[in-house]
Amino acid sequence: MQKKPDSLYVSTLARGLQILRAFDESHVSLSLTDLVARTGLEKSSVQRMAHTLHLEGMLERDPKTRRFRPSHAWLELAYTYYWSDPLIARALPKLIEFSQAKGETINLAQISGDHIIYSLRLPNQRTHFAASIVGRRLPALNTAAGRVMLSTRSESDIAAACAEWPVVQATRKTLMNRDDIARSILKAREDGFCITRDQMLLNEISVAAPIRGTEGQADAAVQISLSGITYDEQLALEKFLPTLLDTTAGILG
Amino acid sequence: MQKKPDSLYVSTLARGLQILRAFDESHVSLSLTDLVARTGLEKSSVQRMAHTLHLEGMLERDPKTRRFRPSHAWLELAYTYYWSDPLIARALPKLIEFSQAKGETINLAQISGDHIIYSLRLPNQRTHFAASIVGRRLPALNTAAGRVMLSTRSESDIAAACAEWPVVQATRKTLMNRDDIARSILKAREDGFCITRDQMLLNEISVAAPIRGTEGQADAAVQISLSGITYDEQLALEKFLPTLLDTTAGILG
DNA sequence: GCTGATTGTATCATTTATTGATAGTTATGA
DNA sequence: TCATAACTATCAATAAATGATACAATCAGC
Repeated sequence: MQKKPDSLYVSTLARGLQILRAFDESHVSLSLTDLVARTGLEKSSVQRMAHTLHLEGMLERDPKTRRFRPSHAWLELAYTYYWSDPLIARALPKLIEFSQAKGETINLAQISGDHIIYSLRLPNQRTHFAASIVGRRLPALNTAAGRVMLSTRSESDIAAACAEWPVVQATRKTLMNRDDIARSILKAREDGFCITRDQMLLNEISVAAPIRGTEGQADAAVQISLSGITYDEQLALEKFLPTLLDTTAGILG
Repeated sequence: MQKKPDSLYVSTLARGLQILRAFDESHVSLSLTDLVARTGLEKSSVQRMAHTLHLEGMLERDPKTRRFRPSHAWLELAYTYYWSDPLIARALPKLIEFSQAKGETINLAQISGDHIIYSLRLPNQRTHFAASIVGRRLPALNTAAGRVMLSTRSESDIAAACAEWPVVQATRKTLMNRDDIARSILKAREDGFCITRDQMLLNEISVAAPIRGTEGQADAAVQISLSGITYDEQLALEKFLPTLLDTTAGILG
């Protein structure tokens, strides 16, 4: 828009994408004026972009309220993503196996810049909604999965990430001190797994193990969520770590 | 592109979306020339659109092969979709319950034009990949879920759909005769469920029940997939139909 | 059920940003 | 190694997007 002195950059397309990105988990349905407010674009421009996205099937429109909302096409894109990422097909059967054997929530997480993104999720009854659906992004440093992936990188990479990557306070017990986070990562480096508690959700224990690529580095991890009321850390590891490590070992990074 | 005499239609944005849609389950990675071939756009135009989509994080690019592929953003869109559709949150806990109780593959399907789209899937070990991932679209008439949704509509709607909606031959046993399909739908209308066999996959039994809205019409259905080797139709109904109907009854359309 | 305010829709002259052709560069494969 | 294909960069022409504005439809409050 402003600072793109790039002769190949098509700002019209970028504006259209801005409309799509104006929707998020707390803005699931937007009126024209909402879109104007959230994107900062001209009213006319928003009108045209939303209209076009609607015609092209990317936005649904409530004929009564005239509000726009995501269409099924957003799920179709996910479908295509799944086919495009070879790790998904390799990991899915192993995760299903784990899920059915243990009855606990299990996820595949991948690194995505300085965040992790959950790309496969097999929830159980106790899993809350946000933790049941794919595509969720969380700051890597705040999650067991992100830390265990980082732990497979060089110490300088780890230090850089700990210094620069974002952290968010999700619970009153979320680790915010970057030295503490660094220690957690270095411990994961020793252990080959990472366990956290109360980080994104109170009374939630999270255990993650890396899916290592050929260089030993991990861009993905398998993570399980357990009730911190039912289990303490030690028991969680006893009951689930061996299977978790089997699972990750059985997936080629 | 060609026939859009619409002063609000932004063709540049539509061209960008064409690039995204050039990817599908059998075209997961596309070079510039592939994109030109699949979209029919000018090379320069494709170059600019792909470049912009890459900068905006919608396309990943292999620096070695220079091929484009879907990015994690495609999953994030699905995440937002899930929040935007209130049915998802209502259905998910019930599906999880079913899945963990029965250990069989269970899906939430929604009508999407003349297709169904799977919006939630809880696979089991025997589920093959394409049937494990959300966002898959199938012709409504070929699926138990599609038929049972149609069965809640008026007889004229059913007749019209049977006459016009697409059907595809997925297996050698796929019902292609539209009268047979109509009979299947009318039976589902009587029964309140629909059962099929060998339609999308050989030796697969599919049982679906509608999630009815306030008018009695269904835009969604819950469907289970069962091995046709382990079960015959009668046994499948005996073992799973009551729970399936409980599940759909517990979800407000 | 009215009325004023807000939101959404339609139109149009201006000009910017996209276009498509092409030349240049890098990669690929025989 | 050379020939060919794929990708990248540049630029003048102009088509297409822009943003201002006028008009119409809803909605909220009375």
